[in-house]
Amino acid sequence: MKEFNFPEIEKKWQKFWEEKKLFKAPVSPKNKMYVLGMFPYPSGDLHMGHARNYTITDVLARYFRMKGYDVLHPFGWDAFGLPAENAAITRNIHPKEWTFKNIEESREDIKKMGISYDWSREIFTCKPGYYKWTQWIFLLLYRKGLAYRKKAYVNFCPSCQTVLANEQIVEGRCERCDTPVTKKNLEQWFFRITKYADRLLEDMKYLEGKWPKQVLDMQRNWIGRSEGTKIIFKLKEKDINLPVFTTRIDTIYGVTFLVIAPEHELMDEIIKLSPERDKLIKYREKTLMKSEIERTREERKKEGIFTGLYAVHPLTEERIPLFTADYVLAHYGTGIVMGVPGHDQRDFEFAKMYNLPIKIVIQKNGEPKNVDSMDGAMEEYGVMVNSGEFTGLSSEEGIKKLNEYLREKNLGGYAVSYKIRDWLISRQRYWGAPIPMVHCEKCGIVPVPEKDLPVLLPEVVDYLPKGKSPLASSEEFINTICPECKVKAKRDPDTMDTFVDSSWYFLRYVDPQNDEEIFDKTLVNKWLPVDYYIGGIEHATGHLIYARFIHKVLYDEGLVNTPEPFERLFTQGMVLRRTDEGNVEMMSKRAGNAVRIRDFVKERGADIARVYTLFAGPPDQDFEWTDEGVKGAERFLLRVKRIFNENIEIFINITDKPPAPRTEKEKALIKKCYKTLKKVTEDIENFRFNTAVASMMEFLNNLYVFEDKKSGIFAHCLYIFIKLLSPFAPHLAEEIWSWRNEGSILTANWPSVFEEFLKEEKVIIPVQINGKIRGQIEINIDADEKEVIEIAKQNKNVSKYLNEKNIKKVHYVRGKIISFVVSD
RNA sequence: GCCGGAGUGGCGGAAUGGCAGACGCGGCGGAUUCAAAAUCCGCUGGGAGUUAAUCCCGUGAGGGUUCAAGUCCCUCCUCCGGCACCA
Repeated sequence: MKEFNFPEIEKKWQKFWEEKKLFKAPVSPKNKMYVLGMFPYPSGDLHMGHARNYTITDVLARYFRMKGYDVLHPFGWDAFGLPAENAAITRNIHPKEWTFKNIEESREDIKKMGISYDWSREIFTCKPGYYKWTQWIFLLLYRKGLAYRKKAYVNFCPSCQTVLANEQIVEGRCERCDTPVTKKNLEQWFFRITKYADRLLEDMKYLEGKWPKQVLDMQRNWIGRSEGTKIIFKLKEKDINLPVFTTRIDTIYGVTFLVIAPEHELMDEIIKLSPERDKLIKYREKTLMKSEIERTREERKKEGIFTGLYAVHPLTEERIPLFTADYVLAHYGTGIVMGVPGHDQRDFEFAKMYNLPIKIVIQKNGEPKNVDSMDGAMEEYGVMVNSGEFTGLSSEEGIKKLNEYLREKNLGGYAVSYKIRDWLISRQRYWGAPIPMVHCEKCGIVPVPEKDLPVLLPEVVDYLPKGKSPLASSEEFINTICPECKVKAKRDPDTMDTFVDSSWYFLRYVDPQNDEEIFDKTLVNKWLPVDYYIGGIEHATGHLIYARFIHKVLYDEGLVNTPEPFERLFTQGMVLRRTDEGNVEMMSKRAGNAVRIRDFVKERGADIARVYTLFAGPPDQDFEWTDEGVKGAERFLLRVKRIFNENIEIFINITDKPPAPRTEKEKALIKKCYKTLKKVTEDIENFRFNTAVASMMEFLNNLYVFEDKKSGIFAHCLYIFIKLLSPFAPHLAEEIWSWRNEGSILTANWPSVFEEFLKEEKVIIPVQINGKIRGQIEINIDADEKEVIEIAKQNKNVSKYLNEKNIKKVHYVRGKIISFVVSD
């Protein structure tokens, strides 16, 4: 008997692995496998919610290593970000210090889970050696015209005192602190992701079937490509173009008003021309004061103001009143919409409110709608009526013809609009990568030359948020010399959105120490794409779009040669747990329901946590952590321990060659063994860890009830079993394997399936009569239909239903089922 | 409103269109024990039937396709996620 407890052996083997550097990936792989979990923000205490993600990649990494792959399984820290600054403010500790303290603690926790990372490649986005290249990417985008500055109304969080990207707003509130977001008119840096919108959509063809459908759908929605028409109206009072985007150009003859967004860039001009100047200014101010939530809440009441100006209808030359209203979005389409109250519900509501005329120009089933009795717009496609020369065309034909017509007349034509907006990357915060730009009074905006990178973040700064960048008040930082004209100039005071940091880190892992270039191109192209990428679904429309975008920019630059960075994506579910109040919530420090890695590992062990996490349910679904569930996993591992302990001798003496089975029971056991091997293998590769564990449990149960414990077959089964278990419970497997004295189980081979043991000779199949199961028969697997029918007829219960009946049809599915259709 | 996903025992969950409920938890019975815990073995969807053979019912509801439906199709209900005045 070898006595040991889990926490003890876990420490021992973790030390062993680290000393022998068993997880180190080769610099240049022959047979590569890149397994990656999304790197975390180092927030301190790690719990089982975090552990789940790491365990999943670890099973894959360990499995593929045993399969003979060169596995890259790295880890790092998404270490820039707001929480560090907030901690700094509340606890008077430098963000850098706070961050690294957290990293130290978190790293210890992760090591305690026995995750097989190559720590020599650890990445910290907040270190100059890393952010130098984040800045380099910024310069690359600038050079390519993909980074630009513009003055715009941007989302602003009054609590975080910084601007936010679209993706960082959840239901009108700041993703971080839940404060309602307001607007500010500021000049900021943007990345031109909209230029890549079509490619981000188009290249999803490479991801189809390999990424969760849900993520692809979410990205498709987020990008929101919509085909339609641009049509130019002219202002009557002055030669100003009022471009409109519409998907329903077939309703063009039904336009009775135009509406422009209050914050539209043309509004300054319109206000100047308008007789209603004061009212307009006031309305615009009022709109901008409102938060996004207020603006959408007000039960979608369509309120607006007549500008006193008119536009000219490009086809009928009618006079069309121009309104401004906040239901029109400045950032979508052209920021101006044509009002067609007859055929658009929103326009209908607006028209009713301001008593504007309603025109019917589309008709269905030959019945013209009665305008006076309408209680809503008729939005369906139909036949165009009252539409000049286009009358009589179907909506589809009309759209086609009108697009051609408008193009010819230079009044617009076919156009595409997207929901996705350019990526606002400036942040008025301290703890981030400085934007490597210089503002010179003479030369304007000048990029920092590459040789001067990194633009270092100063250590001493008053980082209390004041609505402007903390860096602006750092004399040592902000004052510089213009790289062009060499006179005094100012640095850009903003730092980059942390999503920029995380949009390329997977490339840096390949060559993390490189100081000469962002990475060695040859090496990156050997390792990329990431074969398995695992993380939470919450990154579907943020990180995962940004990373795809930046990767494509690098692709266009010839730095990487795969169009997509992540071959296969898997989104794992959350770990929930009951709180003291009795609610089942996501595990978190704040909710007080976290099971901390360090506590659990100390008391029960990492292997138990790992097996439980994997067994509890499908890995893409949430699961509730319960003590009962833990017990199941613990019992399983204790049973493993015992069966090996009770059969040490036979286990350490068996070779990897399966002996020939002699008895029926041996035959059955060896079949079970290789069936389990096959199932576990397939399950790992398809993210079905729960059923993989279940099949191992089943196999173990078979081993327990198998009587002849001296049998060579039994011993061989133990040998296979422990290998199968090793990616799931690596410490226990390593301990048991060590009894055999043949080195680490990590270097042992994953067994191959001996198909000969899987062959069935006789099988038991059900017999169905008129759709109901009436008995079971044993047949030879090769038996033909005739034989099977004969055997079926001999079955007592079956014959009861077949005798004196007319067999109308027989369906025999080889080795599966036989089905009779009979009548009286 | 739009786009997804999911509804299966007391619970977590299994089932390439082919014997629904694998595996685990819980429960019941037995073994072990002075006793308990732990452990081991067996049973465990509901109903009828003798504790049998066997039969009936059963995967959110209702229809359909099929020899055969948890699985495919249609309609609907509920829950979850994402987007949301996107012109």
